Amino acid sequence: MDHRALQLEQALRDAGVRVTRQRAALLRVIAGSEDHPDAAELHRRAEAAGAGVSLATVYRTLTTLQTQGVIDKLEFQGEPARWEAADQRHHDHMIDVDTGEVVEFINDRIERLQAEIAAEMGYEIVHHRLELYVRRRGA
Amino acid sequence: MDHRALQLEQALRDAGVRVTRQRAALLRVIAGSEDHPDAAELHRRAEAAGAGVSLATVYRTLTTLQTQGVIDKLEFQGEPARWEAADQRHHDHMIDVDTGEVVEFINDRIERLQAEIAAEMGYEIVHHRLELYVRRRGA
DNA sequence: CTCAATGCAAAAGATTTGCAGAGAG
DNA sequence: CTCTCTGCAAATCTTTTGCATTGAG
Repeated sequence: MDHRALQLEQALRDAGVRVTRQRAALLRVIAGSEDHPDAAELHRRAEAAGAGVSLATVYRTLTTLQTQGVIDKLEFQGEPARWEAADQRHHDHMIDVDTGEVVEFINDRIERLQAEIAAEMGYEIVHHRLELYVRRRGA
Repeated sequence: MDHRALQLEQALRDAGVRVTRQRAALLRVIAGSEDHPDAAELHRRAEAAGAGVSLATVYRTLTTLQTQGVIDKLEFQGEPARWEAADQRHHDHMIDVDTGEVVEFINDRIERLQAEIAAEMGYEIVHHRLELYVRRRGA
């Protein structure tokens, strides 16, 4: 999905963020990833694509892209942080504890209930985190 | 709540886990904590109580107690892990992003919805994590 | 041209671990 | 007595950072 990567480059420039060779490469890697890779994995993929990026820059870039709202950070139990493109609809995650597979899901009722609970206690939600650690039924 | 600590000691012995001076001290500290301290804080409190425990042992003990089902581990965004006694009813957490305050809450409807969602996709829930990062309304 | 971004290597912070000695049951 | 637990210091792992250099706009 190089098209998406180009859109993002422009958005970054518009926001006054410099689009370096390294950032462009990472944008392409991220736009082309369907899964939820961590920094080391993104670094590997970028290198495999001949990017020439240091791991430190990967970390700095991820922070930058998150600030720009281009990617979201996922922190599952104790593993290194993973990342996903932020262009999709808001969703939560289900993690198969046996296989490590991550499944995304959307449920509006849960979203609404969360907002209600917070409101009842006098708060508004800034963001939230809902992770279901699951196992295939009968496994 | 030294009474609770004594109950726990017995449960540990019954499970074949040795109740050392250090573990007994940590059990007392944990039973007496209403908040959600991390390992370093628990170490400080134990030391303040004259326990004489190393930080390494605090970590090892926390792992042991978690395995025994005596305490639960909380991993909020990027902070060191925190711990709480597991003797209460299951609940989730709301974290005030401005003050760092942690509020516990219970909502059966959310629990049920989670189970339904997992079931619909052919999974059963092993455990889950729901955290609401919130801000006081109008702040 | 200028200032933000990069690479490198070192630092940081949380947690884990190898090993020899101590102590619970 | 035995075998688990502890302390210590060193190691690990992920992520961050200082500083000199590079390169985007």
